[in-house]
Formats: sequence, C-alpha cells, structure tokens
Amino acid sequence: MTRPRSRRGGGRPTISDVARKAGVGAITVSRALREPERVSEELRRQIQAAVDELGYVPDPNARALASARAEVFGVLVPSLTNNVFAEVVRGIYDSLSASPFRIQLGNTHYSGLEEERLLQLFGSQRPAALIVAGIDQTPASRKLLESAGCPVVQVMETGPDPVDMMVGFSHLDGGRAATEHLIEAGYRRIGFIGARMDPRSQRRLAGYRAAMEAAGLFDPRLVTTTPVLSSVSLGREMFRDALAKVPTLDGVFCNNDDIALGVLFECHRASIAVPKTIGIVGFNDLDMMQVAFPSVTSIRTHRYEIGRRAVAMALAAIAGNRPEQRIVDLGFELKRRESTAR
Amino acid sequence: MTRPRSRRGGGRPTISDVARKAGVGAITVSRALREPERVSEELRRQIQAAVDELGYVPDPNARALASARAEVFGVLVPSLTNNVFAEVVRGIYDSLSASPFRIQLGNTHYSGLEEERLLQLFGSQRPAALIVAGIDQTPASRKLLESAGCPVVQVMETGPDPVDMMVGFSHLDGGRAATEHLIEAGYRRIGFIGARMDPRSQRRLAGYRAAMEAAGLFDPRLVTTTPVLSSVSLGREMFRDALAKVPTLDGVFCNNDDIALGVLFECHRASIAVPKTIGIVGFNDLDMMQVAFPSVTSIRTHRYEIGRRAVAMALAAIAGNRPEQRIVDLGFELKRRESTAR
DNA sequence: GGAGAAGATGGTAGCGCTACCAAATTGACG
DNA sequence: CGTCAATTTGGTAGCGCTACCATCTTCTCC
Repeated sequence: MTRPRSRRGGGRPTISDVARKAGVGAITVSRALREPERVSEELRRQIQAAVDELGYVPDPNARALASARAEVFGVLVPSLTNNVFAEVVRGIYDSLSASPFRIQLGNTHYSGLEEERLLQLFGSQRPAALIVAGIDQTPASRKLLESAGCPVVQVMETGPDPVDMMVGFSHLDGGRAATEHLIEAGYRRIGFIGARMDPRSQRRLAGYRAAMEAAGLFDPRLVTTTPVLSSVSLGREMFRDALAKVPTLDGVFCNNDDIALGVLFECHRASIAVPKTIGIVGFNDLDMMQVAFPSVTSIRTHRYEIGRRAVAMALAAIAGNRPEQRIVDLGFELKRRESTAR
Repeated sequence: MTRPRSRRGGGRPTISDVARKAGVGAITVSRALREPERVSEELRRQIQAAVDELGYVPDPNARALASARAEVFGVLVPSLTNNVFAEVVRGIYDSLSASPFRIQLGNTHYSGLEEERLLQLFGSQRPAALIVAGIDQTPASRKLLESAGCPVVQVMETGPDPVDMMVGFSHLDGGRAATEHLIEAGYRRIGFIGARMDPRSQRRLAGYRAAMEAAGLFDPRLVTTTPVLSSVSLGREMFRDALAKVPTLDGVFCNNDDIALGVLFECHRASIAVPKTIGIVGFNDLDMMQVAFPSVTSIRTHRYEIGRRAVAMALAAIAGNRPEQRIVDLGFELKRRESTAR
C-alpha cells in the first residue's frame, strides 16, 4: 500500500494536471506544447487555457530524460571576461532567448585538457547542439565532438576541416592585412606584440610574418610575445620591452586591442608621437578604439554576428535542413584611424 | 511483448550497468557516488573501478527528476558583456567548477520584466541556488525568489532587506567617497556623468548628490544622465554635452570607468589638462585605469570576490549550515591616481 | 458505398535516477 | 545470551515527461 510520494516537486502542476483540467490525455498536452500543428484548433485552445490557469511550466529535466535530448546548447569559450568571447556569447544568448533552448556555458581557460573535461561533462546531458571556440581541439576533444550526436559549430575561426560546421574568419589574413597596412603607411621597423599566444594569436603572428617577409622587412627581434593573459597593463610593459630591444621600432601590430591601448598609453606617457614616431594597429576593434586619442586603427571582427550565425546554423541543422554551406567566413574589416595616419 | 526501447541514450552506460559490473545494487552505486561515507570501503572501490572501466557519467536530468533538485545555480545578471558582471560570473564559475553544480545564466538586459520571465523559467528547473544581481526586484520577482525553495543570494549591492542572503557593497557610499575625494582635491564645479541609469547608478548619483549638498556645491545643472547603455564613446559625447552646459566644469565623477575613459580621451582631444583643468574619477577600477595616461582615480570594487563569496554562502546554505551573517559588505577602495592629483 | 489513407487522440511503458522503506548484519550492553 | 541500536545494503515505486504504438475519426476516391 504505497501512498504517492506527496509531490516532491513542491506542488507545481504537472502535465497530467493540465490534461485533467482540459479534459484530454496527457500526451495531447505534450503535443499541443511541442507540435501545436498536430493538435486541433479547439483542443489547443482548451489546453492553453488550462496551462495559463494553472501556471504550468514543463519540467525540462523530465522532458530531457524522456526524449533523450536536453534543450541545451553547450557553449565552450576560453574566457568569460575577455570582451571578444563575451560578445560571441551574447550573440548566442540573444539568438536563443526566444527558443526553448538554454545555454550551458563552459570556460576552458585556454586549456585543451579542461576542454576535454567539459565536453565529457556536457556529453552526459545530450545537448541539442555544441558551439565551441576555435579549431585546435585535441584529438580526444575532436572525437568527443564527432560522437556527440548533435550539430557542432566551431566559431571564431575558419579552417579546411570542420567537425561539422564553422563560422568565423581568418586570423592569418587579419594579421596580414594589419601588417600590410602599416607597411603601406610607410612604417618599416614594425613590431609584433602578443600576449596569451593562443592558436588564434599564433595565426595573427603568422599573418604578420608573411607580410613582413614579403616586404623583406622581417626580423625575429621585432616579435615580442608572452603566454601571460592579455591586459592593458601588460601591453604597456611589453611595449617597453619591445622598444628596449629595438629602439628603432616605428610601428606595432598588437595581438589585440587591450595590448594596443597599453601601447598607446605608454606612448603618451613617454611622449612618443603617434602616428608620427610610432604607428599602432590593434585587433578586434572594441568600441573604445575609435574614441581613443589618437583613434586606433584596428581589425574589426564580427563577434556578435558570429554568435548569431552559429546559432542559426545549429537550429537549422536541428530542424533537419542542415545549411549547405558548412563553412561561413564572416571576414573582417581594416578600420583605418589616426594611429597609422602619418 | 514490449521489447526495451533500445537505449534512447545512445548506448551510454547507466547506473545499472555499473551496478551489475560491480555486483551490487543500483542504489548502492548511487550512494557511493553521492555519499561515499555511507558505503563500505570495499564496495566503494569496486564501484569506482566499474565506473572507470565503463566510463560512466551520471545523467544530470534523470538525477534532477528523481531528486526534485537540479544541480544548477541560476545566475541572473543584467548584461553579459559588461566587464563588471562578467567578473562576477567568472567568480561564480570558478567557485563552482570543482563542484557538481552547473550554471544557468540569464541576461535580464536591465529589464524587470525579463527578470521575472527568467525567474519563472529557472523555477521550473528547481535550481539548487539562485544568484541575482541587485536588490531592486519587482514585487513579482521577489515573490518568485522567496518561493524558490532554495538559497538566494543577491549580489553587487547591500541593503536592509535581503530575500535571503546578500553580498556586495554600498554604491551610495562609493559615489559619496568619489565625490568627497574630488572636493578635497580642490575641485568645485564637479559634474556627474552617468549612462544606463540602473538602480546602482542611481545610488551612486545619490551619493554624489549627498556629498555635493553637504559641501554646499550641488547644482542640478551639473548632472548629466541618459538611459542609453554605457560605452566609451558615449562617455565622450556626454562629457561634451556637460561641458557645453556648464563651461566652468572642473571635475567629473563618472558612473563607471567606460564613461571616465571617454572623458579622458575627449580631454586629450580638446587639449584640456587633466588633472589641472578637469579632475576625473571613475567607478569599478578596471585594469586599464591605472595604465591610462594620466592614470585615472577610480572606486575599486571586488567583483570577482563577490561572485566567489556568493557561491560560498549558497553552498554553505545547501550543506545545511547557513552563514549567520546574511549580509556581507565587501566594501570598495578609492584608488587615488593622477587624474585627480592637482 | 466501401476501402484505404490521413489526421487526431489516447494508453502503456519506459527514460535513468533517487526517496523511502525494509532487511540483513554487526556491535554494544545489561 | 538476548535485546536494541547503529550500520550497511537492497527492492520497489515512482519523478514528469515522451516514444511508440493502437484506436478512432474523418476524408478521399473509384
């Protein structure tokens, strides 16, 4: 003689409460909520009324258990505070907020091992889709992605060999464009300053190097890098190092805008004329770059749009019409500003 | 004659697979995983071996359904890209990454209605705890929080009447401290520039006003605000407006560091001497403020620590020993820098 | 008008896990 | 040595939902 377990859920209405109130079967309520077109107009209305009256909200856990699919997008980024990824996440979030899908965020801290751990963890939830930053997954991570059994979108980069789909742009081309711009502007001893040399930064550096070599200007002493996390203050310090190493430096292509800003401030402090004595180019084009004095040339990237696009592609794939274009290159724009206008 | 539903989960091992392999009951496996101290040393080892061999990962959905409690922290912030909240989220994330709890992030976009909607949605998951930014919830939101049946931590502010627990600091005191510092430094026509006037900014403004009135310096024309989202470029524009309105302006307390940076850049551009002609104080003390030229005085707030503390309090409450101090004031620090050193 | 297709609805049996109780084992103690 | 409590283990019955049929109505078409 087992009495029912007195509503563990704390008395929240369930699908059967709704069904009883609407005078239909539970399964019909379920359908009315998920595939309204398969339920008659009339029942749909009755059910909706019952839902509203009871304040019914489906339990996503029960749903996930029964359907073996959680309404969750797993999102893996290397940093939560880096504005660049925050913008991507915002794009993902905004595109998903009108859908039933939730976001499961993972911060890899730029670590391949942590990425593996998180993918393993996310897999246990059977997410509806996975969005991961970058294309340099470890072999184990790649295997996990391939066997996830859901759409996978790699974002922020493009490359020849997507796990599934890809939205991003070429960091190598971005680095090259930035460097070529400096060369065209007449700078010659152009340094590269890069912090936190993740794969994307490596490719920007490769682009820099390609441009410099093509112009016969490359000199390894011009390159200053560190694995330390990027920050404005680090930019300042690295610029001082770079200048100490190569006093004839007349331009810098920075890994990102934080570094560029640090360089700019140090120039002010040391009374180095920008763009006359030193030209500066950043990467990502944060809002403040066009406001800075002098305004700073940068490579505008479309982070928010990348997030939106990734979601759109994943949703299409979930709906069964996988986009034929599996690799989307959203490109970048060189924003010419005062910092290189000499 | 119903054949079993051929493993919807795609062949992932379940708790009974582990139980069979370890030669114990399923419930013992469950216990060994959740309350190891209640299972004998020997069985624990056997079970662990079976788990490792099969690569078993518990299904969080089934777990949540059976226990009527999801291992999820609901986190509500008004913005994902504002570095301030990103830091709080990072603190929360880092403190939770070693625990079984996941994070369910919600972006309210500074909207009370959206907050209500998200709380409603989060409630359907029966989260283990809720962390929400601010103390100005709508009555409906407050009711939802009170009836959530889990620990609730309001963060970023302090106030007299927590729903449950609270970690933050006084924005009013921060605003007052910033303004008093400007007054002590000899500035008199001190403006307030504030974008996105959310409740926290309102309180900073109230602190500014209190300090100005106490010194007999308050003048409503000194206050420039807008509901528009804050940005560096907006800071620049607002400063120009403020200066046009009050040409004798000799100092500004900015809503936040983005605005302060915009003011600083505009001063450079317009050749206004900082700190000689204009003194500038920001709020939050982002890394770049100490690197800027001149470095910018700001109110250092402890965002990361707030996130960590909120999680610590929630975890303690979940474990049954609710902290006796329900309101934690982490305070702030006035960082005096060149922008007010005249 | 009847056969068959198409559409609408419902019943049953789980999804993988844990709450609740029961049972078995051990130890303590008068 | 028997009683009682504490400790360890397991069985049963769901949690709230949906997949998979089965059933019942229409509707179509020859």
